[in-house]
Amino acid sequence: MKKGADDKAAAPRGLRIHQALARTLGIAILSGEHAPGEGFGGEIEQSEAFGVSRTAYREAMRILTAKGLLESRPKAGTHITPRRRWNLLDPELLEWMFAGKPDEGFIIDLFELRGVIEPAAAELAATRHDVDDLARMDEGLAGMRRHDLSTAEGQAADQDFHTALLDATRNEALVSLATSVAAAVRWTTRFKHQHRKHPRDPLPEHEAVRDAIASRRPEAARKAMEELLRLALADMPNVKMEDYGR
Amino acid sequence: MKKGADDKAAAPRGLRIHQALARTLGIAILSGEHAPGEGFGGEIEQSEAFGVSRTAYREAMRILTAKGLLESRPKAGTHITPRRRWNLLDPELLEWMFAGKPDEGFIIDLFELRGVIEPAAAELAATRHDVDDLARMDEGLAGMRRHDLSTAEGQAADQDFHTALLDATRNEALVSLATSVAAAVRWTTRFKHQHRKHPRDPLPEHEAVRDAIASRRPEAARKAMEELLRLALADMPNVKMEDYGR
DNA sequence: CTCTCTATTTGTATGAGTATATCTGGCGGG
DNA sequence: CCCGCCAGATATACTCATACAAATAGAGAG
Repeated sequence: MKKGADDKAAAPRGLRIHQALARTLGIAILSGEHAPGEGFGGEIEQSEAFGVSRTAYREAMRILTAKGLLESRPKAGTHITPRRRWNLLDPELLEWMFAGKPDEGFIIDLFELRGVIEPAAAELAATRHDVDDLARMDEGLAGMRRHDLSTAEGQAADQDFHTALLDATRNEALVSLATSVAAAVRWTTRFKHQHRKHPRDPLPEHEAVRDAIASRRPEAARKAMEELLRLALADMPNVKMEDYGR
Repeated sequence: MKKGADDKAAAPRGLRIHQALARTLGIAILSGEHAPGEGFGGEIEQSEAFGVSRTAYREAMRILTAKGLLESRPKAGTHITPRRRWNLLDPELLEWMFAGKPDEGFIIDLFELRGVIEPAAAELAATRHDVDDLARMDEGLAGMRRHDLSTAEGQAADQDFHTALLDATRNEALVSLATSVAAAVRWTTRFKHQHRKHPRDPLPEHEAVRDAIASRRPEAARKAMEELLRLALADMPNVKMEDYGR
């Protein structure tokens, strides 16, 4: 690790020191720069190496520990936990993951998980939604008609649609999970719309999902959502369908 | 500070102060004792109220913030975030949830989520497992034959089986999620085996899942797992099937 | 192999000082 | 007279340095 008190690994400006440090170290851990089980160095040593106080360093440790990346005991020191114990679905962790070098395999895993969650969500939404949910979904669709998915407004509208759909499931656990995953997946789609000009018009499949839900046909809603995800995946530049099937 | 007023922090003795305090406050927040958006009091005020140093109190704040329960800014103070931003699938959060007053509705949500995840996992495992995965699953089953589910060994064997199954999906995100949810759900089943004598022998449905996976029949594996979960749910004392269907 | 003892590391406490966002009030324009 | 904008005051979290306490892994005696 680089020495010198002035390195302060470049982090977003608005963040406090402990947040920025946690982010920096978190990205390093997620990128696999340290082997699991490997020691992390003493507090005094590390805090001095990063040019921060021991207090700030310790608060960063608390954050990373809370997310399952580290564990520390007196005399034993601080160690990186086995990958299995990491909270991979933590939104912040996902953000760090994509800020570093996104692991291709994990992105595929996320898509696959989304492929499990969202069709089931559509199915549930079809039976449980009320008029208000439907109105919110329509609002999102209207936004998608006005703005392209390459614009910020278009992406927000898309997100509104999916959020409304999830809320209609009346399942808090599902909502919590899906928002994390969807946000992460959407982060990857940024590249898609930045690099390619026009993948395809995503409206038809969205409307198919909406109609199936509106008419309260669970099985049709599931199928429509599966189709939507299949098409979205097909547009991804770097992910190949063969990989998806493994 | 004054040790006479060690009132609220009645937490497990093995934990450090910041952990215990985070747990105590986390349980309070999850129980809905404070309204979202409500202020949380200043550091000096609160730390003195709990009879701990500001250092320990602040580290507790970092933990709760990392899990999405709080946010704090200078001058504005520390506030409870809207429930939507909480990281409900965090294992520690789930543990706190059941340590407090478990919300019946959320338990149902978890069951429902499990009902979405595990059948899909079984389906994937059926196509991707190798001989080693199968050996581990059989090992778990053997343990379940030797020990009853009311014993610690029996529960461990059951967990081994499900863990092996999940690993066979080759999907890290799925593993991370399912272990949290399954652990939480299993936590609720403790009551079942403590209070009732003998619900039923869970082996047949487990073996059905194993056989479907072993013979690489994804759809059969999914069906078998759905049946397993249906039976497990039926054994629950406090959860009624009608609630599940809503 | 078990027990004890110690030395290392994290954990806790305290006080001083900094940074930043909110709030207040004044100023100028409408 | 009212409204919007800007600058300073102010409350609050944030950072730092230092000292001491607690716990435990590991060495060493028995």
